[in-house]
Amino acid sequence: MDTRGRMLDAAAHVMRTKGLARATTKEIARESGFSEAALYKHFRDKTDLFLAVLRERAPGHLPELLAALAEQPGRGNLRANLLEVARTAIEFYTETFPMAASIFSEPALLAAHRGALTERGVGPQHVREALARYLANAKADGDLGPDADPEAAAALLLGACFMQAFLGNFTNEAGPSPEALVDALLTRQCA
Amino acid sequence: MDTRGRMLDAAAHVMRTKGLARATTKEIARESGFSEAALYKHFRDKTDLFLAVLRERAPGHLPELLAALAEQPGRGNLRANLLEVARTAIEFYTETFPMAASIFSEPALLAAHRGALTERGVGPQHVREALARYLANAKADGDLGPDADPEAAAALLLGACFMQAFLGNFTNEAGPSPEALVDALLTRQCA
DNA sequence: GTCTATACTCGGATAGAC
DNA sequence: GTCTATCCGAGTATAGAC
Repeated sequence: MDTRGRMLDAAAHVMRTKGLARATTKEIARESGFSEAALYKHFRDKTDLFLAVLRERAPGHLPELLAALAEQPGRGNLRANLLEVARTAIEFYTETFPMAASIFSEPALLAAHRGALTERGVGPQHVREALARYLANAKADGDLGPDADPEAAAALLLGACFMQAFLGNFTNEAGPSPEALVDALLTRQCA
Repeated sequence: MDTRGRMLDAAAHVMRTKGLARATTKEIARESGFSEAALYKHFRDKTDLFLAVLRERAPGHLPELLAALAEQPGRGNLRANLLEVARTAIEFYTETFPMAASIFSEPALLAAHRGALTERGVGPQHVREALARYLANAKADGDLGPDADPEAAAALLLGACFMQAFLGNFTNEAGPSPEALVDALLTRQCA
Protein backbone atom coordinates (compact mmCIF):
# COMPACT_ATOMS: atom_id res chain seq x y z
CA MET A 1 0.00 0.00 0.00
CA ASP A 2 1.32 3.44 -0.87
CA THR A 3 1.66 6.42 1.46
CA ARG A 4 -1.57 8.08 0.41
CA GLY A 5 -3.51 4.84 0.87
CA ARG A 6 -2.18 4.33 4.38
CA MET A 7 -3.13 7.89 5.24
CA LEU A 8 -6.68 7.29 4.01
CA ASP A 9 -6.93 4.06 6.00
CA ALA A 10 -5.68 5.76 9.13
CA ALA A 11 -8.07 8.66 8.69
CA ALA A 12 -11.02 6.34 8.12
CA HIS A 13 -10.11 4.31 11.18
CA VAL A 14 -9.82 7.34 13.44
CA MET A 15 -13.04 8.83 12.10
CA ARG A 16 -14.91 5.60 12.83
CA THR A 17 -13.47 4.84 16.24
CA LYS A 18 -12.92 8.27 17.82
CA GLY A 19 -15.64 10.19 16.02
CA LEU A 20 -15.28 13.04 13.57
CA ALA A 21 -14.73 15.62 16.29
CA ARG A 22 -11.65 13.78 17.58
CA ALA A 23 -10.31 13.02 14.13
CA THR A 24 -7.47 15.55 14.26
CA THR A 25 -4.56 15.82 11.89
CA LYS A 26 -2.22 15.00 14.78
CA GLU A 27 -4.10 11.79 15.59
CA ILE A 28 -4.31 10.71 11.95
CA ALA A 29 -0.62 11.42 11.44
CA ARG A 30 0.30 9.35 14.49
CA GLU A 31 -1.91 6.45 13.42
CA SER A 32 -0.63 6.44 9.85
CA GLY A 33 2.99 6.54 10.96
CA PHE A 34 3.75 9.72 9.03
CA SER A 35 4.18 13.31 10.15
CA GLU A 36 1.49 15.96 9.94
CA ALA A 37 3.53 17.80 7.34
CA ALA A 38 3.44 14.71 5.11
CA LEU A 39 -0.36 14.75 5.22
CA TYR A 40 -0.35 18.21 3.70
CA LYS A 41 1.83 17.05 0.81
CA HIS A 42 -0.88 14.59 -0.23
CA PHE A 43 -3.99 16.57 0.66
CA ARG A 44 -4.64 20.27 0.32
CA ASP A 45 -6.18 20.56 3.78
CA LYS A 46 -8.17 18.59 6.33
CA THR A 47 -11.44 18.89 4.42
CA ASP A 48 -9.78 17.55 1.29
CA LEU A 49 -8.58 14.54 3.27
CA PHE A 50 -12.03 13.86 4.74
CA LEU A 51 -13.73 14.14 1.38
CA ALA A 52 -11.23 11.66 -0.06
CA VAL A 53 -12.06 9.22 2.74
CA LEU A 54 -15.78 9.59 2.09
CA ARG A 55 -15.19 9.10 -1.64
CA GLU A 56 -12.65 6.27 -1.61
CA ARG A 57 -13.36 4.35 1.59
CA ALA A 58 -17.15 3.99 1.47
CA PRO A 59 -18.49 0.42 1.48
CA GLY A 60 -20.18 -0.44 -1.81
CA HIS A 61 -22.03 -3.74 -1.39
CA LEU A 62 -25.56 -2.30 -1.35
CA PRO A 63 -25.28 -0.25 -4.55
CA GLU A 64 -23.59 -3.22 -6.21
CA LEU A 65 -26.31 -5.64 -5.17
CA LEU A 66 -29.04 -3.37 -6.49
CA ALA A 67 -27.20 -2.85 -9.77
CA ALA A 68 -26.94 -6.63 -10.13
CA LEU A 69 -30.65 -7.08 -9.41
CA ALA A 70 -31.61 -4.41 -11.90
CA GLU A 71 -29.83 -6.28 -14.67
CA GLN A 72 -31.70 -9.52 -14.02
CA PRO A 73 -35.37 -8.48 -13.81
CA GLY A 74 -37.70 -11.29 -12.92
CA ARG A 75 -34.88 -13.72 -12.28
CA GLY A 76 -34.98 -15.62 -9.05
CA ASN A 77 -37.46 -15.45 -6.23
CA LEU A 78 -38.88 -12.06 -5.23
CA ARG A 79 -39.03 -12.71 -1.51
CA ALA A 80 -35.53 -14.17 -1.45
CA ASN A 81 -34.15 -11.18 -3.34
CA LEU A 82 -35.85 -8.68 -1.06
CA LEU A 83 -34.51 -10.59 1.92
CA GLU A 84 -30.99 -10.28 0.59
CA VAL A 85 -31.57 -6.58 -0.06
CA ALA A 86 -32.84 -6.09 3.48
CA ARG A 87 -29.90 -7.92 5.06
CA THR A 88 -27.37 -6.12 2.91
CA ALA A 89 -29.04 -2.77 3.55
CA ILE A 90 -29.00 -3.20 7.32
CA GLU A 91 -25.33 -4.13 7.23
CA PHE A 92 -24.49 -1.30 4.85
CA TYR A 93 -26.36 1.36 6.80
CA THR A 94 -24.96 0.08 10.08
CA GLU A 95 -21.41 0.51 8.78
CA THR A 96 -22.10 3.85 7.17
CA PHE A 97 -24.31 5.50 9.74
CA PRO A 98 -21.84 6.82 12.32
CA MET A 99 -19.73 8.62 9.76
CA ALA A 100 -22.65 9.81 7.67
CA ALA A 101 -24.33 11.17 10.78
CA SER A 102 -21.14 12.83 11.96
CA ILE A 103 -20.84 15.10 8.98
CA PHE A 104 -24.12 16.78 9.92
CA SER A 105 -22.11 18.48 12.66
CA GLU A 106 -20.12 20.39 10.02
CA PRO A 107 -22.47 21.98 7.48
CA ALA A 108 -19.60 23.01 5.22
CA LEU A 109 -18.28 19.47 5.00
CA LEU A 110 -21.82 18.18 4.52
CA ALA A 111 -22.43 20.53 1.61
CA ALA A 112 -19.12 19.63 -0.02
CA HIS A 113 -19.83 15.92 0.30
CA ARG A 114 -23.33 16.29 -1.08
CA GLY A 115 -21.91 18.22 -4.02
CA ALA A 116 -19.34 15.50 -4.68
CA LEU A 117 -22.00 12.80 -4.65
CA THR A 118 -24.27 14.75 -6.97
CA GLU A 119 -21.42 15.32 -9.40
CA ARG A 120 -20.74 11.59 -9.59
CA GLY A 121 -24.43 10.82 -9.97
CA VAL A 122 -24.60 8.71 -6.83
CA GLY A 123 -26.12 9.19 -3.38
CA PRO A 124 -28.68 7.78 -0.98
CA GLN A 125 -31.70 8.61 -3.17
CA HIS A 126 -30.33 6.47 -5.99
CA VAL A 127 -30.41 3.36 -3.82
CA ARG A 128 -34.12 3.80 -3.27
CA GLU A 129 -34.70 4.54 -6.93
CA ALA A 130 -32.80 1.40 -7.97
CA LEU A 131 -34.90 -0.77 -5.67
CA ALA A 132 -38.06 0.92 -6.94
CA ARG A 133 -37.05 0.08 -10.52
CA TYR A 134 -36.49 -3.54 -9.59
CA LEU A 135 -39.91 -3.66 -7.92
CA ALA A 136 -41.53 -2.02 -10.94
CA ASN A 137 -40.06 -4.76 -13.11
CA ALA A 138 -41.35 -7.38 -10.68
CA LYS A 139 -44.79 -5.81 -10.94
CA ALA A 140 -44.63 -5.90 -14.74
CA ASP A 141 -43.70 -9.59 -14.51
CA GLY A 142 -46.68 -10.26 -12.26
CA ASP A 143 -44.62 -10.97 -9.13
CA LEU A 144 -46.24 -7.97 -7.44
CA GLY A 145 -49.97 -7.32 -7.43
CA PRO A 146 -51.65 -4.70 -9.62
CA ASP A 147 -52.21 -2.38 -6.65
CA ALA A 148 -48.58 -2.46 -5.59
CA ASP A 149 -46.67 0.84 -5.36
CA PRO A 150 -42.98 0.18 -6.16
CA GLU A 151 -41.77 3.61 -5.02
CA ALA A 152 -43.55 3.47 -1.68
CA ALA A 153 -42.64 -0.18 -1.08
CA ALA A 154 -38.97 0.60 -1.68
CA ALA A 155 -39.18 3.55 0.72
CA LEU A 156 -40.81 1.38 3.40
CA LEU A 157 -38.29 -1.44 3.21
CA LEU A 158 -35.12 0.63 2.96
CA GLY A 159 -36.44 3.08 5.55
CA ALA A 160 -36.98 0.30 8.05
CA CYS A 161 -33.45 -1.00 7.41
CA PHE A 162 -32.04 2.51 7.77
CA MET A 163 -33.78 3.08 11.08
CA GLN A 164 -32.80 -0.39 12.25
CA ALA A 165 -29.17 0.59 11.65
CA PHE A 166 -29.66 3.84 13.53
CA LEU A 167 -31.21 2.11 16.52
CA GLY A 168 -28.49 -0.53 16.50
CA ASN A 169 -25.84 2.17 16.64
CA PHE A 170 -27.66 4.18 19.28
CA THR A 171 -28.93 1.60 21.69
CA ASN A 172 -28.23 -2.06 21.01
CA GLU A 173 -31.83 -3.13 20.88
CA ALA A 174 -32.64 -5.51 18.05
CA GLY A 175 -36.11 -4.89 16.56
CA PRO A 176 -37.91 -6.92 13.85
CA SER A 177 -35.83 -9.36 11.77
CA PRO A 178 -35.28 -8.80 8.04
CA GLU A 179 -37.66 -11.73 7.41
CA ALA A 180 -40.39 -10.06 9.43
CA LEU A 181 -39.93 -6.77 7.57
CA VAL A 182 -40.09 -8.36 4.12
CA ASP A 183 -43.07 -10.52 5.05
CA ALA A 184 -44.93 -7.56 6.53
CA LEU A 185 -44.30 -5.65 3.33
CA LEU A 186 -45.59 -8.48 1.11
CA THR A 187 -48.41 -9.71 3.32
CA ARG A 188 -51.82 -8.12 3.41
CA GLN A 189 -51.94 -6.00 6.57
CA CYS A 190 -55.45 -4.65 6.40
CA ALA A 191 -58.57 -6.55 7.35
CA MET B 1 -37.80 34.31 30.04
CA ASP B 2 -35.03 33.93 32.58
CA THR B 3 -31.29 33.95 31.96
CA ARG B 4 -30.89 30.21 31.89
CA GLY B 5 -33.76 29.85 29.42
CA ARG B 6 -32.30 32.41 27.06
CA MET B 7 -28.99 30.61 27.20
CA LEU B 8 -30.68 27.33 26.28
CA ASP B 9 -32.52 28.98 23.40
CA ALA B 10 -29.33 30.53 22.09
CA ALA B 11 -27.45 27.25 22.35
CA ALA B 12 -30.21 25.35 20.57
CA HIS B 13 -30.32 27.95 17.81
CA VAL B 14 -26.57 27.89 17.24
CA MET B 15 -26.47 24.10 17.31
CA ARG B 16 -29.20 23.94 14.67
CA THR B 17 -27.93 26.63 12.36
CA LYS B 18 -24.14 26.41 12.61
CA GLY B 19 -23.81 22.73 13.46
CA LEU B 20 -22.51 21.13 16.61
CA ALA B 21 -18.88 21.60 15.62
CA ARG B 22 -19.32 25.39 15.41
CA ALA B 23 -21.45 25.61 18.52
CA THR B 24 -18.75 27.19 20.69
CA THR B 25 -19.15 28.84 24.05
CA LYS B 26 -18.08 32.13 22.49
CA GLU B 27 -20.78 31.91 19.82
CA ILE B 28 -23.49 30.87 22.27
CA ALA B 29 -22.52 33.66 24.67
CA ARG B 30 -22.64 36.23 21.89
CA GLU B 31 -26.04 35.01 20.65
CA SER B 32 -27.56 34.87 24.13
CA GLY B 33 -26.35 38.36 25.00
CA PHE B 34 -24.44 37.20 28.07
CA SER B 35 -20.74 36.66 28.67
CA GLU B 36 -19.02 33.31 28.53
CA ALA B 37 -18.36 33.48 32.24
CA ALA B 38 -22.08 33.74 32.88
CA LEU B 39 -22.65 30.49 31.00
CA TYR B 40 -20.40 28.72 33.47
CA LYS B 41 -22.42 29.99 36.40
CA HIS B 42 -25.52 28.20 35.08
CA PHE B 43 -23.90 25.09 33.59
CA ARG B 44 -21.01 23.05 34.94
CA ASP B 45 -19.32 22.82 31.54
CA LYS B 46 -20.09 22.74 27.83
CA THR B 47 -21.30 19.14 27.89
CA ASP B 48 -23.70 19.96 30.71
CA LEU B 49 -25.13 22.78 28.59
CA PHE B 50 -25.55 20.56 25.53
CA LEU B 51 -27.23 17.80 27.49
CA ALA B 52 -29.63 20.37 28.95
CA VAL B 53 -30.51 21.52 25.43
CA LEU B 54 -31.13 17.94 24.29
CA ARG B 55 -33.25 17.34 27.38
CA GLU B 56 -35.25 20.56 27.56
CA ARG B 57 -35.49 21.77 23.97
CA ALA B 58 -36.49 18.58 22.13
CA PRO B 59 -39.77 18.73 20.19
CA GLY B 60 -42.38 16.44 21.70
CA HIS B 61 -45.31 16.22 19.28
CA LEU B 62 -44.64 12.67 18.06
CA PRO B 63 -44.38 11.01 21.49
CA GLU B 64 -47.45 12.98 22.56
CA LEU B 65 -49.48 11.90 19.54
CA LEU B 66 -48.62 8.24 20.09
CA ALA B 67 -49.45 8.49 23.76
CA ALA B 68 -52.84 9.95 22.84
CA LEU B 69 -53.51 7.20 20.30
CA ALA B 70 -52.56 4.49 22.78
CA GLU B 71 -55.22 5.72 25.16
CA GLN B 72 -57.97 5.53 22.58
CA PRO B 73 -57.63 2.08 21.03
CA GLY B 74 -60.02 1.41 18.18
CA ARG B 75 -61.27 4.99 18.16
CA GLY B 76 -61.34 6.72 14.87
CA ASN B 77 -60.28 5.55 11.47
CA LEU B 78 -57.13 3.43 11.21
CA ARG B 79 -55.91 4.85 7.94
CA ALA B 80 -56.53 8.43 9.06
CA ASN B 81 -54.67 7.84 12.30
CA LEU B 82 -51.69 6.29 10.55
CA LEU B 83 -51.65 9.18 8.15
CA GLU B 84 -51.46 11.62 11.02
CA VAL B 85 -48.70 9.54 12.59
CA ALA B 86 -46.76 9.54 9.31
CA ARG B 87 -47.08 13.29 8.83
CA THR B 88 -46.15 14.04 12.42
CA ALA B 89 -43.24 11.60 12.30
CA ILE B 90 -41.77 13.12 9.15
CA GLU B 91 -42.02 16.59 10.67
CA PHE B 92 -40.60 15.41 14.00
CA TYR B 93 -37.67 13.53 12.48
CA THR B 94 -36.95 16.37 10.08
CA GLU B 95 -36.62 18.78 12.99
CA THR B 96 -34.66 16.39 15.15
CA PHE B 97 -32.36 14.79 12.63
CA PRO B 98 -29.56 17.35 12.22
CA MET B 99 -28.89 17.60 15.94
CA ALA B 100 -29.37 13.90 16.62
CA ALA B 101 -26.98 13.06 13.81
CA SER B 102 -24.47 15.62 15.00
CA ILE B 103 -23.89 13.99 18.33
CA PHE B 104 -22.53 10.89 16.60
CA SER B 105 -19.41 12.96 15.99
CA GLU B 106 -18.72 13.05 19.73
CA PRO B 107 -18.97 9.56 21.21
CA ALA B 108 -18.68 10.86 24.77
CA LEU B 109 -21.64 13.20 24.31
CA LEU B 110 -23.57 10.45 22.53
CA ALA B 111 -23.05 8.04 25.41
CA ALA B 112 -24.07 10.64 27.97
CA HIS B 113 -27.24 11.51 26.02
CA ARG B 114 -28.16 7.86 25.60
CA GLY B 115 -27.68 7.34 29.32
CA ALA B 116 -29.90 10.32 30.11
CA LEU B 117 -32.66 9.03 27.83
CA THR B 118 -32.49 5.54 29.32
CA GLU B 119 -32.71 6.94 32.82
CA ARG B 120 -35.90 8.81 31.95
CA GLY B 121 -37.34 5.76 30.20
CA VAL B 122 -37.67 7.51 26.85
CA GLY B 123 -35.84 7.26 23.54
CA PRO B 124 -36.33 6.42 19.87
CA GLN B 125 -37.18 2.73 20.44
CA HIS B 126 -40.15 3.69 22.59
CA VAL B 127 -41.78 5.54 19.71
CA ARG B 128 -41.75 2.39 17.63
CA GLU B 129 -42.99 0.32 20.53
CA ALA B 130 -45.86 2.72 21.15
CA LEU B 131 -46.97 2.54 17.52
CA ALA B 132 -46.67 -1.25 17.61
CA ARG B 133 -48.95 -1.35 20.65
CA TYR B 134 -51.51 0.81 18.89
CA LEU B 135 -51.39 -1.50 15.86
CA ALA B 136 -51.69 -4.57 18.08
CA ASN B 137 -54.87 -3.07 19.54
CA ALA B 138 -56.13 -2.36 16.04
CA LYS B 139 -55.49 -5.98 15.14
CA ALA B 140 -57.38 -7.16 18.22
CA ASP B 141 -60.29 -4.93 17.16
CA GLY B 142 -60.27 -6.45 13.69
CA ASP B 143 -59.01 -3.31 11.91
CA LEU B 144 -55.90 -5.20 10.85
CA GLY B 145 -55.92 -8.64 9.29
CA PRO B 146 -55.04 -11.83 11.18
CA ASP B 147 -51.69 -12.11 9.36
CA ALA B 148 -50.63 -8.57 10.23
CA ASP B 149 -47.39 -8.06 12.16
CA PRO B 150 -47.75 -4.93 14.34
CA GLU B 151 -44.04 -4.74 15.25
CA ALA B 152 -42.85 -5.03 11.66
CA ALA B 153 -45.52 -2.69 10.32
CA ALA B 154 -44.55 -0.05 12.86
CA ALA B 155 -40.89 -0.46 11.89
CA LEU B 156 -41.71 -0.09 8.19
CA LEU B 157 -43.82 3.04 8.56
CA LEU B 158 -41.63 4.91 11.04
CA GLY B 159 -38.49 3.79 9.22
CA ALA B 160 -39.75 5.24 5.96
CA CYS B 161 -40.60 8.52 7.72
CA PHE B 162 -37.18 8.57 9.38
CA MET B 163 -35.37 8.06 6.09
CA GLN B 164 -37.62 10.59 4.39
CA ALA B 165 -36.47 13.12 6.98
CA PHE B 166 -32.85 12.18 6.41
CA LEU B 167 -33.14 12.54 2.64
CA GLY B 168 -34.97 15.83 3.03
CA ASN B 169 -32.15 17.18 5.17
CA PHE B 170 -29.45 15.83 2.88
CA THR B 171 -30.72 16.56 -0.57
CA ASN B 172 -34.09 18.23 -0.98
CA GLU B 173 -35.70 15.48 -2.98
CA ALA B 174 -39.23 14.68 -1.90
CA GLY B 175 -39.93 10.94 -2.18
CA PRO B 176 -43.29 9.20 -1.69
CA SER B 177 -46.04 11.12 0.09
CA PRO B 178 -47.30 10.07 3.53
CA GLU B 179 -50.49 8.87 1.83
CA ALA B 180 -48.53 6.61 -0.52
CA LEU B 181 -46.55 5.15 2.38
CA VAL B 182 -49.62 4.38 4.48
CA ASP B 183 -51.50 2.94 1.54
CA ALA B 184 -48.56 0.76 0.51
CA LEU B 185 -48.38 -0.53 4.06
CA LEU B 186 -52.07 -1.38 4.18
CA THR B 187 -52.54 -2.57 0.59
CA ARG B 188 -51.69 -6.06 -0.56
CA GLN B 189 -48.36 -5.81 -2.39
CA CYS B 190 -47.84 -9.42 -3.46
CA ALA B 191 -49.53 -11.05 -6.40
C1' DG C 1 -25.24 37.43 38.87
C1' DT C 2 -22.76 39.34 35.52
C1' DC C 3 -18.73 41.42 33.57
C1' DT C 4 -13.61 42.01 31.87
C1' DA C 5 -9.46 40.03 31.38
C1' DT C 6 -6.67 36.29 31.01
C1' DA C 7 -4.51 31.59 31.45
C1' DC C 8 -4.01 27.41 29.21
C1' DT C 9 -4.52 23.85 25.74
C1' DC C 10 -5.03 22.01 21.39
C1' DG C 11 -5.68 21.79 16.50
C1' DG C 12 -4.52 23.32 11.65
C1' DA C 13 -1.09 24.66 8.86
C1' DT C 14 3.70 26.06 7.14
C1' DA C 15 9.04 26.82 6.83
C1' DG C 16 13.08 24.91 5.97
C1' DA C 17 16.47 21.05 6.47
C1' DC C 18 17.59 16.54 4.70
C1' DG D 1 8.86 12.92 0.03
C1' DT D 2 9.35 13.08 4.63
C1' DC D 3 10.79 15.03 9.00
C1' DT D 4 11.47 18.51 12.98
C1' DA D 5 10.25 22.62 14.78
C1' DT D 6 7.25 26.22 15.15
C1' DC D 7 3.53 29.74 14.49
C1' DC D 8 -1.02 31.27 14.90
C1' DG D 9 -5.71 31.18 16.01
C1' DA D 10 -9.53 29.37 18.41
C1' DG D 11 -11.85 27.27 22.10
C1' DT D 12 -12.65 26.02 27.15
C1' DA D 13 -12.49 27.50 31.47
C1' DT D 14 -11.33 30.48 35.58
C1' DA D 15 -9.95 34.67 38.61
C1' DG D 16 -11.35 38.58 40.53
C1' DA D 17 -13.81 43.10 40.37
C1' DC D 18 -18.34 45.26 40.65
